[in-house]
Amino acid sequence: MTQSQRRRIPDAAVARLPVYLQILNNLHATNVARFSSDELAALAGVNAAKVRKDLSYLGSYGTRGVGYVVTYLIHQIRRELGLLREWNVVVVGAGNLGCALAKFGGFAPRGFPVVGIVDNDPKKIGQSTGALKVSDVRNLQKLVRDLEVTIGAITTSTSAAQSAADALIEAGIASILNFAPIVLAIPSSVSVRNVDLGVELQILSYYEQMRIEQTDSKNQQKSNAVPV
Amino acid sequence: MTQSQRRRIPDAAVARLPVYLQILNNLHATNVARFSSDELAALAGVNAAKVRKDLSYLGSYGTRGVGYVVTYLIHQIRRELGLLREWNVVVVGAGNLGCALAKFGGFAPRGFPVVGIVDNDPKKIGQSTGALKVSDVRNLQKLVRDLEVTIGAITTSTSAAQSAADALIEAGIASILNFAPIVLAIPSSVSVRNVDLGVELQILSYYEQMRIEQTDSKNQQKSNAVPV
DNA sequence: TTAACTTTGTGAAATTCTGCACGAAGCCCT
DNA sequence: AGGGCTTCGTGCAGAATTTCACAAAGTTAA
Repeated sequence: MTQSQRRRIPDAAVARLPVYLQILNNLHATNVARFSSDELAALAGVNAAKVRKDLSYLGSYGTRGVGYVVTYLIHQIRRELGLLREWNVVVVGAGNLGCALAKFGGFAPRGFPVVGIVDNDPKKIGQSTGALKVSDVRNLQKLVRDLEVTIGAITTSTSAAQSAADALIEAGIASILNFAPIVLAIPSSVSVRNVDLGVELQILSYYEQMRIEQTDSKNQQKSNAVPV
Repeated sequence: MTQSQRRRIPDAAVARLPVYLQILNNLHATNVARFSSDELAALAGVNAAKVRKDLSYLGSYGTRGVGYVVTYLIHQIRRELGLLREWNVVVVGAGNLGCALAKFGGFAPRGFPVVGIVDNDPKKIGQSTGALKVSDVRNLQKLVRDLEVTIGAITTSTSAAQSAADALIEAGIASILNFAPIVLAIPSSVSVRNVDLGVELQILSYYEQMRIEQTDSKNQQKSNAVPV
């Protein structure tokens, strides 16, 4: 078995590659031809050794004493992330967010065209959102097959999210972007990324409170150094 | 120094607490009074020992042989995350997303009321979005002070995001929720959470491609077991 | 060509995170 | 009261991740 065991990139590194790619695209747009791990590290806000190790998972594409070529690295990251082709997206849930995603043209140019949107509400089915018409969720399987959809975005209400996920999986989808504030029950063969602003805000809240408590205790120390 | 070194919760655990809280709120809403680490683990899709360890950072609030009391644990998580008070949010950037956040009433009930929205475009300043009026970004500092804002959400264009961050930090904000696809340059004393759908899609793309390659190589093996 | 300098690629140490395994502690039933 | 059962809390080992540190490999200049 020569290479059935494909080069595995650690999860943590996979999550950083899109960030590097973003930065490299910016460098390219500003006519920067080469970069060093130090420079990329500064722009990405991480350690330089981490950058080098992350990039080394792609192969040895740097030149010692010189650095990396922007365009070449962009291509390598895109290849590794599977961005040399398009991945069609279907949106499940034609509410505010779902329609916004369908209308928003920002994903198609980045390789993720939204090719369909479905809902289970008869009042919404048939309505137009941008260039798309809302389909019946019962047509999901056919839609996924006909349009070669690989990614499903769940923008339903929380209560409908699990059945939306079930329908997507039933239709053969194995990559889900979930916007509902719920932990989906799914087989381990399916990938899920959760986007939950509530969670993000609560994490910020923790560290904010942390800072406040530390400031308070310092002030306390100043104004009242002697224990009561 | 008795406890100036506040009980530190590992970052990984902090990121899970909001998820547990969400689930416990659901349990509470369905009149479940108690839960075991096994049950919560199943609902959260994690290991039971991890749940127990995470909860143990809050203190010893379980009862052996019984489990945890839902309402009590909800309170403890909320306390630890700093959710016993409200954290006011200001939105920087009155575009589609910014206005949607300002109008969306879903954050106030969860403790994060959006109390202001600013922009630098004279055409947008003064317009109403929901209950709020768009202010001039130059009033940010005053707005932050007067309305006791602690969290800033950046919903500007990518090119304006860094100066938005600078303005927020200048105004005294130390917690930022960034929606622009860019790595902000900020001092280490400031917390940032990035919400970038492009990044999420690209991560999904990687694992999707991975699956496809594995399937392909299996098929290849079947149909062509002998190497050429 | 050689010496000085730069920057990659990567072992290895350090740190963080996860998961097992089990003692401790409480409940229930007889 | 005591035995059996359940479930927490946590020490510890292993996995994953991050960081250090330096040899290797290239450039530049004299």
